[in-house]
Amino acid sequence: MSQASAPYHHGDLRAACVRAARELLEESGGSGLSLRAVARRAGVSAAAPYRHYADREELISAVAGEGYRELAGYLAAARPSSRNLDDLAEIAVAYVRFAVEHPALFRVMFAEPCDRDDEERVQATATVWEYVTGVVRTVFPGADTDTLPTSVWAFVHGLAFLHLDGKLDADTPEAVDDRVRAAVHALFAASAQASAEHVRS
Amino acid sequence: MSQASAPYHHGDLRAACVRAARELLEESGGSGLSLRAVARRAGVSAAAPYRHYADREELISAVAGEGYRELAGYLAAARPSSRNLDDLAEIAVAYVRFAVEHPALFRVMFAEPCDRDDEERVQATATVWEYVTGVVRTVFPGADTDTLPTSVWAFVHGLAFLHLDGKLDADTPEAVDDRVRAAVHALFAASAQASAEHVRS
DNA sequence: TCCCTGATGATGACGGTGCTTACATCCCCA
DNA sequence: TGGGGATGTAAGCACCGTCATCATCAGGGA
Repeated sequence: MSQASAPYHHGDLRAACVRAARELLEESGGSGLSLRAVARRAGVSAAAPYRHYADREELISAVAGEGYRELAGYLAAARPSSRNLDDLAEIAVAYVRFAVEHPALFRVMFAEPCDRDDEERVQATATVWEYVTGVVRTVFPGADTDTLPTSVWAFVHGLAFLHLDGKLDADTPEAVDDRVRAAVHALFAASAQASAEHVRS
Repeated sequence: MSQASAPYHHGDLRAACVRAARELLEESGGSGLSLRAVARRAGVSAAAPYRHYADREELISAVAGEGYRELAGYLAAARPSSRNLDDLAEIAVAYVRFAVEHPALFRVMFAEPCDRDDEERVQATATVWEYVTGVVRTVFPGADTDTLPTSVWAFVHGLAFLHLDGKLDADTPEAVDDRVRAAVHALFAASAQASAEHVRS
């Protein structure tokens, strides 16, 4: 019944718009994302989306929100429970992979200052944040619970963006994965050494 | 003589375009950056820039290239010679500060996959990369020279982007600086502990 | 069974922006 | 004084976001 064969009223244009926007992002990149294009893609007139979204920005926020939720699920699926550095590395791999597999979506998610008034987006961001915090807490028990998650998130986020921008040459997806794992381990190995130096001096 | 009072031929429209673009970025954000707007800002007809840039993208690449060079200089100025973790932290502060002070420019620099064919951009990126590598080499002598710079750059880059996107609440510039320093030290302190755990298990 | 109502979508239009090109014009420099 | 590069003018073309208005359809009450 809820199967939309879209005879007349289309069934669920609200969701269809988000889906269409996602498809456009995958195909045409961020530049192709306009309200009109979304409407065309959904097989609907240019004005129809206004029944469901106040303006273009609201639609894009919805897309970004879905992106955040999907990212959170993607991470959780990668490592349901994390205990050590290898788990952390694998979560980083998942994060970067998500970015590389959905480059335009990822850019939309982080394209502009987060609108604090947009309830959906704020909450979706919080979901990611809490997941990261949880992982850090279990991997680094007893560490600074406040700032360390920031550091880890920043690290992984930076890896994602550098790969996205082609600043690191990794041709195949596997190469990307390997580079991410290597980066994680290199960072934590070197930092151990640095701490030692620091203590020694 | 080279002082452009711009009577007729404008003197140096090529440079003026980049300057105008920079100003627009500071004022209107990335959305206001169009060839026409640049031309208007430079006090010139919409078609004039085409004498100096093949198309819009080429102009934007020039802006991004200048951004990279400026960033490299900014970093080098922050810590002419770096030896320890505190130096690294201060360089990170400079990087993030650059991003926060020129948000739109920073976004333009990293907005799209780096065009490998654009000589200027490739070389400018390389400048930043080599600077980071040099710092890492002196701060972490004997560490993996290949992948560790990647890790460090990613970490700092991620910090910059998260601050840019307002994902970390830091109201004043000083608060941002402090958070960055704290993030650097938290990361390297915790990681030392993690290594210990790793060895112990 | 039938019609009314409200939600949903279609149409068409307005005002604006942008990129790019073809052609005319200007002014510096040799 | 003339040539040639640098700029102006005008125009074509394609989008876009948004709105006011009209058409259509589903479902409920009579």
